[in-house]
Amino acid sequence: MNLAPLLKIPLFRSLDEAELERIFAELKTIETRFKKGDILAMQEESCNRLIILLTGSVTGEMADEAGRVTKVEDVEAPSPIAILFLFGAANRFPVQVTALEDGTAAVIPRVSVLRMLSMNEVLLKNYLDISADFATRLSNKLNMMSLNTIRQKLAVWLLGLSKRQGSDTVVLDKTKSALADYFGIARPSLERELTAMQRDGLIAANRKTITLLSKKALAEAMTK
Amino acid sequence: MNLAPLLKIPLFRSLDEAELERIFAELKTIETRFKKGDILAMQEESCNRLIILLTGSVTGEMADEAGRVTKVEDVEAPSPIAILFLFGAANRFPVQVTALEDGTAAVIPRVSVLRMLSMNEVLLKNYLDISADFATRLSNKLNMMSLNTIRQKLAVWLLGLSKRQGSDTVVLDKTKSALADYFGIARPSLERELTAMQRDGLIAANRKTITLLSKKALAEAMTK
DNA sequence: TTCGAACCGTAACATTTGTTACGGTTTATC
DNA sequence: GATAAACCGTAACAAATGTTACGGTTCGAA
Repeated sequence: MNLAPLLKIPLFRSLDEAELERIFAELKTIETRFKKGDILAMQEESCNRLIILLTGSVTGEMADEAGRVTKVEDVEAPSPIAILFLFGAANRFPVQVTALEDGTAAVIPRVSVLRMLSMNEVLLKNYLDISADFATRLSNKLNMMSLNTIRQKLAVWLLGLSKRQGSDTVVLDKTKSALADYFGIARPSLERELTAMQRDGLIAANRKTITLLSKKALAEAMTK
Repeated sequence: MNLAPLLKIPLFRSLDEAELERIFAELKTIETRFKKGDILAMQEESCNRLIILLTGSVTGEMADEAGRVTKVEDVEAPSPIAILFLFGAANRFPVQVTALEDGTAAVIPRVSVLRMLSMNEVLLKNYLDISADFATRLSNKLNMMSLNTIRQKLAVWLLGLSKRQGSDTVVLDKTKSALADYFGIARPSLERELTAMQRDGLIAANRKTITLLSKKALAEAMTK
């Protein structure tokens, strides 16, 4: 198996190829080849193996009980799939994984992953970091979603962005459509609230550029 | 240090006391004693150590930029604190941790935790399981929150509950107030929708007992 | 058993948000 | 530079949800 592409993914960061070869030599790893349209994992199927996409790309689709499917995410090689659902009591694939094009993947049984992580502390740290980052993003998004009003979401978002960008004038890093999606609201609703916040003197907005006029007022808007 | 209480928490499940002693002997662990009102960790402080509550209890409070605080969660001994924010790039305490009563805690630096996890595969598995379960709960809740209408949330919730309880007649496991909170909606709104769903023949409800009259219709209601 | 607190069901009304539609602007591509 | 596609700003209207209020019910503690 060609391990070179693996070095590019965060899970194997800081490992050299020799080390990686040593690890893989000890593991029961299967390399599989798949064709466009193949199903790599069924939704709700027990997630008892780590699938690492080596070449090609896949899509994750979630099917509801009525049979309708919604696309959740596309993943391109090289990248592991569903790394966070490998462990835990309810370890099932949250989505159905379907190949978008021909490709190859390495499949590692769960026990082998455990073994692999015990063998190398750097690898273990990478795995834990990835899990933690994922949990942090999830947690942040959840906090955002549990805010009641659009103004609250915008206030939190803007203050955070201002802190990250180190300036009172922030530049949105996504389109407003994408931002509305992230917030789980309709685009015109977001626009309307931005307009209202300008009217109320909280911000000045010009397309993707927004100036925070009163952080104090924004902090208040965040909570009530 | 008395390690016996540690055996009760999931992180150390399936370990015997001798093994636990062997592990702790090798680690740089500090046992601290704290008094009611002491702050064990500041919000946003770098989360570079694992705090395991041995005796006593603490509360996690989140302060916003306006200075207001909201209680997030109470934790009682014996239990680890913020186990999921120990790793990752943005590893900061999400809350301020304050002691509710006098108690003791074991503090383990991050590198020692890493070492500890490398030393024992059972412990590693426990840690990964806990992380994964947390991520799964977070992910489920997020999916729930991103549903648009109250009817959708109820449909998903009821079908899930029905599957878990293995019956078409389910018994709510929380009060309706708590359920409304979980959904992030107002209690009367939940009641109103339950009434509407009865009117539409989807369910029959009597206090905490709800009968699913048409799973097919519920599955449809879930998506549109 | 009684009392109070928490919970439940419901209704009228206020507010927020979504929907749809339209025209202008930017951006990418040829 | 022309063209299409995506993005942006706004408005009128519809729909969903929140708010407040009130009375009945259940449950646990005194």
